[in-house]
Amino acid sequence: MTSSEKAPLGAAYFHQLAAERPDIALCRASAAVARAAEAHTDATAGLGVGPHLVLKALAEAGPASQRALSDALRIDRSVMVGLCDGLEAAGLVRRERAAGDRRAYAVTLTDAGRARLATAERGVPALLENALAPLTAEERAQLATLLGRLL
Amino acid sequence: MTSSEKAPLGAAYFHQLAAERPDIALCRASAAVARAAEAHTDATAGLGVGPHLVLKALAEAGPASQRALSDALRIDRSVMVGLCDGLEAAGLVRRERAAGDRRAYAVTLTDAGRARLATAERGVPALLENALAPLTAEERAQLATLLGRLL
DNA sequence: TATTGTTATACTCTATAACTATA
DNA sequence: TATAGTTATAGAGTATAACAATA
Repeated sequence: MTSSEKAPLGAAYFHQLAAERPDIALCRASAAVARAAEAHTDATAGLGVGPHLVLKALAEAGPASQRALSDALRIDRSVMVGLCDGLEAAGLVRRERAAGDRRAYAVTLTDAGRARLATAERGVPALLENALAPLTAEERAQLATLLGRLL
Repeated sequence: MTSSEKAPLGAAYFHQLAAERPDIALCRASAAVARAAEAHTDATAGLGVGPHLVLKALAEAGPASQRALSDALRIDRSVMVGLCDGLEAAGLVRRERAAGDRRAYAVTLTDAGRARLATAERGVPALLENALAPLTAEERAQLATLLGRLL
Protein backbone atom coordinates (compact mmCIF):
# COMPACT_ATOMS: atom_id res chain seq x y z
CA MET A 1 0.00 0.00 0.00
CA THR A 2 2.84 2.37 0.83
CA SER A 3 5.07 2.08 -2.22
CA SER A 4 4.05 -0.25 -5.01
CA GLU A 5 6.82 -2.82 -4.89
CA LYS A 6 9.04 -2.52 -1.81
CA ALA A 7 8.09 -4.13 1.48
CA PRO A 8 10.54 -6.86 2.47
CA LEU A 9 9.03 -9.67 4.53
CA GLY A 10 10.45 -9.69 8.02
CA ALA A 11 9.68 -8.89 11.61
CA ALA A 12 8.83 -5.35 10.57
CA TYR A 13 6.23 -6.57 8.11
CA PHE A 14 4.13 -8.16 10.80
CA HIS A 15 4.13 -5.02 12.89
CA GLN A 16 2.97 -2.97 9.96
CA LEU A 17 0.22 -5.50 9.36
CA ALA A 18 -0.79 -5.37 13.02
CA ALA A 19 -1.10 -1.60 12.78
CA GLU A 20 -3.37 -1.85 9.73
CA ARG A 21 -5.48 -4.72 10.97
CA PRO A 22 -6.41 -4.51 14.64
CA ASP A 23 -8.51 -7.65 14.26
CA ILE A 24 -5.45 -9.68 13.31
CA ALA A 25 -3.30 -8.00 15.92
CA LEU A 26 -5.94 -8.95 18.47
CA CYS A 27 -5.90 -12.57 17.36
CA ARG A 28 -2.12 -12.88 17.49
CA ALA A 29 -1.77 -10.93 20.72
CA SER A 30 -4.35 -13.16 22.34
CA ALA A 31 -2.42 -16.25 21.33
CA ALA A 32 0.87 -14.75 22.47
CA VAL A 33 -0.54 -13.74 25.83
CA ALA A 34 -2.20 -17.12 26.29
CA ARG A 35 1.11 -18.85 25.57
CA ALA A 36 2.96 -16.63 28.00
CA ALA A 37 0.28 -17.21 30.62
CA GLU A 38 0.27 -20.95 30.02
CA ALA A 39 3.98 -21.03 30.70
CA HIS A 40 3.01 -19.88 34.19
CA THR A 41 0.38 -22.55 34.81
CA ASP A 42 2.67 -23.63 37.61
CA ALA A 43 1.93 -20.27 39.16
CA THR A 44 -1.79 -21.02 39.12
CA ALA A 45 -1.40 -24.32 40.92
CA GLY A 46 -1.84 -26.38 37.78
CA LEU A 47 -5.31 -24.93 37.30
CA GLY A 48 -6.28 -24.11 33.72
CA VAL A 49 -7.97 -20.86 32.84
CA GLY A 50 -11.48 -22.32 32.51
CA PRO A 51 -11.50 -24.21 35.82
CA HIS A 52 -9.90 -21.23 37.51
CA LEU A 53 -12.64 -18.89 36.32
CA VAL A 54 -15.37 -21.26 37.45
CA LEU A 55 -13.94 -21.48 40.96
CA LYS A 56 -13.50 -17.73 41.06
CA ALA A 57 -17.08 -17.07 40.01
CA LEU A 58 -18.39 -19.50 42.60
CA ALA A 59 -16.24 -17.93 45.31
CA GLU A 60 -17.53 -14.49 44.47
CA ALA A 61 -21.18 -15.26 43.79
CA GLY A 62 -21.89 -18.39 45.80
CA PRO A 63 -23.49 -21.58 44.42
CA ALA A 64 -24.73 -21.21 40.86
CA SER A 65 -26.22 -23.27 38.07
CA GLN A 66 -24.04 -24.31 35.17
CA ARG A 67 -26.18 -22.10 33.00
CA ALA A 68 -25.46 -19.05 35.14
CA LEU A 69 -21.75 -19.88 35.08
CA SER A 70 -21.86 -20.29 31.30
CA ASP A 71 -23.48 -16.92 30.80
CA ALA A 72 -21.30 -15.09 33.29
CA LEU A 73 -18.03 -16.45 31.92
CA ARG A 74 -19.11 -16.62 28.27
CA ILE A 75 -18.28 -20.28 28.07
CA ASP A 76 -20.61 -22.56 26.11
CA ARG A 77 -22.95 -24.78 28.17
CA SER A 78 -21.60 -27.94 26.57
CA VAL A 79 -18.10 -26.93 27.60
CA MET A 80 -19.19 -26.09 31.12
CA VAL A 81 -20.26 -29.70 31.59
CA GLY A 82 -16.71 -30.96 31.17
CA LEU A 83 -15.30 -28.15 33.25
CA CYS A 84 -17.59 -29.05 36.15
CA ASP A 85 -16.88 -32.76 35.64
CA GLY A 86 -13.19 -32.12 36.09
CA LEU A 87 -13.63 -29.86 39.08
CA GLU A 88 -16.00 -32.32 40.71
CA ALA A 89 -13.64 -35.24 40.09
CA ALA A 90 -10.87 -33.21 41.70
CA GLY A 91 -13.09 -32.54 44.70
CA LEU A 92 -13.02 -28.79 44.16
CA VAL A 93 -16.73 -28.51 43.52
CA ARG A 94 -19.94 -30.34 44.44
CA ARG A 95 -23.01 -30.63 42.26
CA GLU A 96 -25.96 -30.23 44.61
CA ARG A 97 -29.51 -30.10 43.39
CA ALA A 98 -30.89 -26.60 43.09
CA ALA A 99 -33.78 -25.79 45.42
CA GLY A 100 -36.92 -25.12 43.44
CA ASP A 101 -35.70 -26.38 40.03
CA ARG A 102 -34.91 -30.04 39.72
CA ARG A 103 -33.40 -29.55 36.28
CA ALA A 104 -30.56 -27.40 37.52
CA TYR A 105 -27.60 -27.99 39.77
CA ALA A 106 -26.33 -25.68 42.44
CA VAL A 107 -22.64 -25.98 41.72
CA THR A 108 -20.96 -25.40 45.06
CA LEU A 109 -17.38 -24.67 45.99
CA THR A 110 -15.84 -27.14 48.43
CA ASP A 111 -13.27 -26.18 51.04
CA ALA A 112 -10.63 -27.82 48.88
CA GLY A 113 -11.87 -25.74 45.96
CA ARG A 114 -11.65 -22.56 47.96
CA ALA A 115 -8.12 -23.43 49.06
CA ARG A 116 -7.02 -24.29 45.52
CA LEU A 117 -8.48 -21.07 44.22
CA ALA A 118 -6.61 -19.07 46.85
CA THR A 119 -3.35 -20.68 45.77
CA ALA A 120 -4.10 -20.08 42.11
CA GLU A 121 -5.07 -16.46 42.70
CA ARG A 122 -1.75 -15.84 44.37
CA GLY A 123 -0.09 -16.71 41.07
CA VAL A 124 -2.17 -14.36 38.93
CA PRO A 125 -0.09 -11.19 39.38
CA ALA A 126 3.04 -13.05 38.22
CA LEU A 127 1.11 -14.49 35.31
CA LEU A 128 -0.12 -11.07 34.22
CA GLU A 129 3.32 -9.58 34.74
CA ASN A 130 4.77 -12.22 32.47
CA ALA A 131 2.06 -11.98 29.82
CA LEU A 132 1.84 -8.19 29.71
CA ALA A 133 5.49 -7.42 30.38
CA PRO A 134 5.86 -5.02 27.42
CA LEU A 135 3.13 -2.74 28.81
CA THR A 136 3.31 -0.25 31.65
CA ALA A 137 0.65 -0.33 34.35
CA GLU A 138 -1.04 2.64 32.71
CA GLU A 139 -1.08 0.95 29.33
CA ARG A 140 -2.51 -2.21 30.85
CA ALA A 141 -5.37 -0.21 32.29
CA GLN A 142 -5.88 1.45 28.91
CA LEU A 143 -5.94 -1.95 27.23
CA ALA A 144 -8.43 -3.31 29.74
CA THR A 145 -10.71 -0.34 29.12
CA LEU A 146 -10.60 -0.73 25.35
CA LEU A 147 -11.21 -4.47 25.52
CA GLY A 148 -14.06 -3.92 27.95
CA ARG A 149 -15.61 -1.64 25.38
CA LEU A 150 -15.30 -4.35 22.75
CA LEU A 151 -17.03 -6.97 24.90
CA MET B 1 -12.59 -9.80 46.18
CA THR B 2 -14.78 -6.74 46.73
CA SER B 3 -17.18 -7.87 49.46
CA SER B 4 -17.01 -11.42 50.68
CA GLU B 5 -20.33 -12.79 49.46
CA LYS B 6 -22.15 -10.48 47.03
CA ALA B 7 -21.42 -10.52 43.33
CA PRO B 8 -24.41 -11.80 41.34
CA LEU B 9 -23.50 -13.61 38.13
CA GLY B 10 -24.67 -11.69 35.12
CA ALA B 11 -23.50 -9.56 32.26
CA ALA B 12 -21.87 -7.21 34.74
CA TYR B 13 -19.82 -10.02 36.22
CA PHE B 14 -18.01 -10.67 32.98
CA HIS B 15 -17.11 -7.03 32.55
CA GLN B 16 -15.66 -6.90 36.02
CA LEU B 17 -13.65 -10.02 35.23
CA ALA B 18 -12.42 -8.48 31.99
CA ALA B 19 -11.22 -5.45 33.91
CA GLU B 20 -9.26 -7.60 36.37
CA ARG B 21 -7.86 -10.01 33.83
CA PRO B 22 -6.66 -8.37 30.60
CA ASP B 23 -5.43 -11.75 29.41
CA ILE B 24 -8.93 -13.17 29.49
CA ALA B 25 -10.46 -10.02 28.06
CA LEU B 26 -7.97 -10.31 25.21
CA CYS B 27 -8.96 -13.91 24.56
CA ARG B 28 -12.70 -13.20 24.51
CA ALA B 29 -12.35 -9.97 22.56
CA SER B 30 -10.29 -11.78 19.97
CA ALA B 31 -12.99 -14.41 19.55
CA ALA B 32 -15.75 -11.80 19.42
CA VAL B 33 -13.94 -9.75 16.81
CA ALA B 34 -13.12 -12.83 14.76
CA ARG B 35 -16.79 -13.83 14.80
CA ALA B 36 -17.89 -10.36 13.77
CA ALA B 37 -15.28 -10.32 11.02
CA GLU B 38 -16.24 -13.78 9.83
CA ALA B 39 -19.83 -12.61 9.44
CA HIS B 40 -18.40 -10.28 6.79
CA THR B 41 -16.47 -12.90 4.87
CA ASP B 42 -18.77 -12.01 2.00
CA ALA B 43 -17.12 -8.61 2.13
CA THR B 44 -13.71 -10.19 1.60
CA ALA B 45 -14.80 -12.14 -1.46
CA GLY B 46 -15.07 -15.43 0.38
CA LEU B 47 -11.38 -15.26 1.24
CA GLY B 48 -10.46 -16.45 4.75
CA VAL B 49 -8.07 -14.47 6.90
CA GLY B 50 -5.07 -16.74 6.32
CA PRO B 51 -5.30 -16.86 2.52
CA HIS B 52 -6.01 -13.13 2.45
CA LEU B 53 -2.87 -12.36 4.42
CA VAL B 54 -0.73 -14.54 2.17
CA LEU B 55 -1.98 -12.79 -0.96
CA LYS B 56 -1.48 -9.41 0.68
CA ALA B 57 2.09 -10.21 1.69
CA LEU B 58 2.91 -11.43 -1.79
CA ALA B 59 1.38 -8.33 -3.35
CA GLU B 60 3.43 -6.08 -1.12
CA ALA B 61 6.72 -7.95 -1.08
CA GLY B 62 6.77 -9.89 -4.34
CA PRO B 63 7.44 -13.64 -4.66
CA ALA B 64 8.52 -15.24 -1.42
CA SER B 65 9.29 -18.64 0.04
CA GLN B 66 6.76 -20.33 2.28
CA ARG B 67 9.25 -19.94 5.07
CA ALA B 68 9.43 -16.18 4.60
CA LEU B 69 5.64 -16.00 4.52
CA SER B 70 5.42 -18.11 7.67
CA ASP B 71 7.79 -15.85 9.55
CA ALA B 72 6.27 -12.61 8.30
CA LEU B 73 2.69 -13.60 9.11
CA ARG B 74 3.49 -15.66 12.20
CA ILE B 75 1.77 -18.70 10.77
CA ASP B 76 3.37 -22.10 11.34
CA ARG B 77 5.20 -23.63 8.37
CA SER B 78 3.05 -26.73 8.42
CA VAL B 79 -0.05 -24.55 8.19
CA MET B 80 1.41 -22.50 5.38
CA VAL B 81 1.60 -25.63 3.24
CA GLY B 82 -2.17 -26.05 3.27
CA LEU B 83 -2.73 -22.34 2.78
CA CYS B 84 -0.58 -22.35 -0.34
CA ASP B 85 -2.19 -25.59 -1.52
CA GLY B 86 -5.59 -23.93 -1.40
CA LEU B 87 -4.43 -20.74 -3.07
CA GLU B 88 -2.65 -22.68 -5.79
CA ALA B 89 -5.69 -24.89 -6.43
CA ALA B 90 -7.78 -21.73 -6.75
CA GLY B 91 -5.28 -20.34 -9.26
CA LEU B 92 -4.46 -17.35 -7.08
CA VAL B 93 -0.84 -18.31 -6.60
CA ARG B 94 1.85 -20.25 -8.45
CA ARG B 95 4.64 -22.24 -6.84
CA GLU B 96 7.71 -21.54 -8.93
CA ARG B 97 11.12 -22.85 -7.99
CA ALA B 98 13.27 -20.31 -6.23
CA ALA B 99 16.40 -19.23 -8.06
CA GLY B 100 19.47 -20.30 -6.17
CA ASP B 101 17.80 -22.60 -3.66
CA ARG B 102 16.20 -25.74 -4.98
CA ARG B 103 14.63 -26.52 -1.61
CA ALA B 104 12.43 -23.45 -1.60
CA TYR B 105 9.56 -22.23 -3.70
CA ALA B 106 9.06 -18.74 -4.95
CA VAL B 107 5.37 -18.42 -4.22
CA THR B 108 4.09 -15.99 -6.81
CA LEU B 109 0.86 -14.07 -7.09
CA THR B 110 -1.09 -14.69 -10.30
CA ASP B 111 -3.17 -12.05 -12.03
CA ALA B 112 -6.27 -13.78 -10.67
CA GLY B 113 -4.75 -13.63 -7.21
CA ARG B 114 -4.06 -9.94 -7.53
CA ALA B 115 -7.62 -9.32 -8.69
CA ARG B 116 -9.10 -11.40 -5.89
CA LEU B 117 -6.96 -9.59 -3.34
CA ALA B 118 -8.12 -6.23 -4.65
CA THR B 119 -11.75 -7.28 -4.23
CA ALA B 120 -11.09 -8.62 -0.75
CA GLU B 121 -9.21 -5.50 0.32
CA ARG B 122 -12.17 -3.38 -0.67
CA GLY B 123 -14.20 -5.22 1.96
CA VAL B 124 -11.73 -4.71 4.80
CA PRO B 125 -12.94 -1.29 5.98
CA ALA B 126 -16.50 -2.61 6.35
CA LEU B 127 -15.16 -5.67 8.16
CA LEU B 128 -13.19 -3.53 10.59
CA GLU B 129 -16.11 -1.17 11.03
CA ASN B 130 -18.30 -4.11 11.93
CA ALA B 131 -15.79 -5.78 14.22
CA LEU B 132 -14.64 -2.65 16.04
CA ALA B 133 -17.95 -0.79 16.02
CA PRO B 134 -17.89 0.01 19.76
CA LEU B 135 -14.61 1.92 19.41
CA THR B 136 -13.99 5.40 18.02
CA ALA B 137 -11.27 5.90 15.43
CA GLU B 138 -9.02 7.28 18.12
CA GLU B 139 -9.60 4.27 20.36
CA ARG B 140 -8.90 1.91 17.48
CA ALA B 141 -5.56 3.58 16.95
CA GLN B 142 -4.85 3.32 20.69
CA LEU B 143 -5.73 -0.36 20.61
CA ALA B 144 -3.50 -0.98 17.61
CA THR B 145 -0.61 0.72 19.38
CA LEU B 146 -1.04 -1.31 22.56
CA LEU B 147 -1.35 -4.58 20.67
CA GLY B 148 1.67 -3.71 18.61
CA ARG B 149 3.60 -3.31 21.83
CA LEU B 150 2.46 -6.75 22.94
CA LEU B 151 3.64 -8.44 19.75
C1' DT C 1 24.54 -30.24 10.48
C1' DA C 2 20.89 -27.09 9.26
C1' DT C 3 16.95 -25.67 6.46
C1' DT C 4 12.61 -26.04 3.09
C1' DG C 5 8.70 -28.09 2.32
C1' DT C 6 5.73 -31.84 3.58
C1' DT C 7 2.83 -35.21 6.14
C1' DA C 8 0.74 -37.02 10.04
C1' DT C 9 -0.80 -36.18 14.29
C1' DA C 10 -2.75 -34.04 18.28
C1' DC C 11 -4.52 -30.76 21.30
C1' DT C 12 -7.31 -26.76 22.45
C1' DC C 13 -11.17 -23.93 21.82
C1' DT C 14 -15.48 -23.27 20.05
C1' DA C 15 -19.93 -24.31 18.24
C1' DT C 16 -24.05 -27.19 16.85
C1' DA C 17 -27.49 -30.57 17.01
C1' DA C 18 -30.04 -33.85 19.43
C1' DC C 19 -31.41 -36.04 23.50
C1' DT C 20 -33.50 -36.35 28.80
C1' DA C 21 -35.78 -34.59 32.42
C1' DT C 22 -37.88 -31.23 34.11
C1' DA C 23 -40.57 -26.60 33.97
C1' DT D 1 -43.22 -24.79 24.47
C1' DA D 2 -39.08 -23.71 26.69
C1' DT D 3 -35.04 -24.56 29.71
C1' DA D 4 -30.89 -27.28 32.32
C1' DG D 5 -27.82 -30.50 31.65
C1' DT D 6 -25.67 -33.94 28.72
C1' DT D 7 -23.47 -36.24 24.78
C1' DA D 8 -21.48 -36.62 20.42
C1' DT D 9 -19.49 -34.35 16.92
C1' DA D 10 -17.18 -31.18 13.98
C1' DG D 11 -14.63 -27.26 12.73
C1' DA D 12 -11.13 -23.87 13.36
C1' DG D 13 -6.44 -22.74 15.03
C1' DT D 14 -2.18 -24.14 16.65
C1' DA D 15 1.70 -26.99 17.54
C1' DT D 16 5.07 -31.07 17.37
C1' DA D 17 7.74 -34.68 15.41
C1' DA D 18 9.60 -36.90 11.64
C1' DC D 19 10.91 -37.33 6.87
C1' DA D 20 13.04 -36.24 1.91
C1' DA D 21 15.54 -33.14 -0.73
C1' DT D 22 18.78 -29.74 -0.61
C1' DA D 23 22.06 -26.46 1.43
